[in-house]
Amino acid sequence: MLETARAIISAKGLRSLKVRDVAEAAECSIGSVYNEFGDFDGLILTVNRQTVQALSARLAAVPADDPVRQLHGLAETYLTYFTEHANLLRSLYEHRMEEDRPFPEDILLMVMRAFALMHDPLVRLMPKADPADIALQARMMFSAAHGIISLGLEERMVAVPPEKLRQQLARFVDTYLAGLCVTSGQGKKPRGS
Amino acid sequence: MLETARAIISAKGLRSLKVRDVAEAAECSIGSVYNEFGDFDGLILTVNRQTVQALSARLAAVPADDPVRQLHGLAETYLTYFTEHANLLRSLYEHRMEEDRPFPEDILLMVMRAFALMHDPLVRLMPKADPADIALQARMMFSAAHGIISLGLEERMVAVPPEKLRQQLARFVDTYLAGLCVTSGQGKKPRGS
DNA sequence: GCACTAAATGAACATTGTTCAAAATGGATA
DNA sequence: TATCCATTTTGAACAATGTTCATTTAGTGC
Repeated sequence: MLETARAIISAKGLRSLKVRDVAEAAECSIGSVYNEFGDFDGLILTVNRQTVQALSARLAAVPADDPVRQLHGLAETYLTYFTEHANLLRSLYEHRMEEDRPFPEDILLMVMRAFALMHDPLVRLMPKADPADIALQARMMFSAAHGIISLGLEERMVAVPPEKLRQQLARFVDTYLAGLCVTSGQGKKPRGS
Repeated sequence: MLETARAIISAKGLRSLKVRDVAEAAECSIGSVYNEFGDFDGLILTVNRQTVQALSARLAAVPADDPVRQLHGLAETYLTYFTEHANLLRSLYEHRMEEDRPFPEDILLMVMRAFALMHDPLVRLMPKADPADIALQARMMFSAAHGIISLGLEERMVAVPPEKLRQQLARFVDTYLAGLCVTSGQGKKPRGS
């Protein structure tokens, strides 16, 4: 049932998700969907929860050996996941709840934890920086990468080919890290791609 | 009529836009809305067209004196517009047409032209770089800034206060430009905020 | 087998985008 | 003015879709 919903969103986008389709594919009644998820938002949120979870797992699996390599790995992993599951991630970022009900706390936490994955490597790169400041930097870098990827893959706006996007993203990380080193006055070696 | 639609989207989000509300507010029949815009997508796209146009006008008005200052101005102008008209911009970026009809060419062109506004200052900063490459850089910087702003203002994810976001964005531009100078080997003076 | 609870069902409802035949409007002509 | 035609406007009816809830079915304990 959940699987069906995820499959539909993934294949044809959130807007193509219909309660009746899910019920039919799961061979149960419409009412059962409501018993299980409360309402339509509940179904979507459950799928979105899975999405963050899967993404988080992949990001957390990026090796934490060298901080620069790790940051590159995080960016590339995010790109890969986005390429493979663009509609699922768009559902996560773009779905707005009916009548401003509050965004589920647990999903928020998972997203924050995803941001925080960049915290450690950034601290290692800039040991002298204020940790609270690093947290902001992490969120900002995440957001910047997200923007590059999500707009880059936007078919409506002539999507950048995945291979090209991968290069661009790596270059962005390099450039930004180089800038960080300069502006924070901490001489670190750049890394050849 | 158009004004009404824009007002509704701006105030309560794209999802709250209803044909009947527009018709009622404009004191005309439902059918008239269809005569004017073809269908619901047509109405939304017309509002979105206005949005890009207004944004483009503001961006184009940023003085082009110093390239670094111009890039800062562009970023800050975008942030200001986003803060004032978050729902309008979200409508522009997030609205997906019914049954993958093609995205209107003219809107695409306007967005591309907005990307291209960063072309000139970037060329001035890196005269030796390949122009085609600069175009990619421009799109990428735009996308990065967009990500920072759109995720930063996302209320669902505990929005960053506008003033803080403004600082962060300025810092991002500084950092990234510093990185560009280093990696492209073109020594340019940084700029105190 | 009975009584009771829990779960599943899907017909009916409410909302909303869409259509289109009919009505209203406007202008040209006799 | 009256008549005809073209254009525009109208809103009732339709279709798609989220939601509800009385009814039915299934399950469980005694």
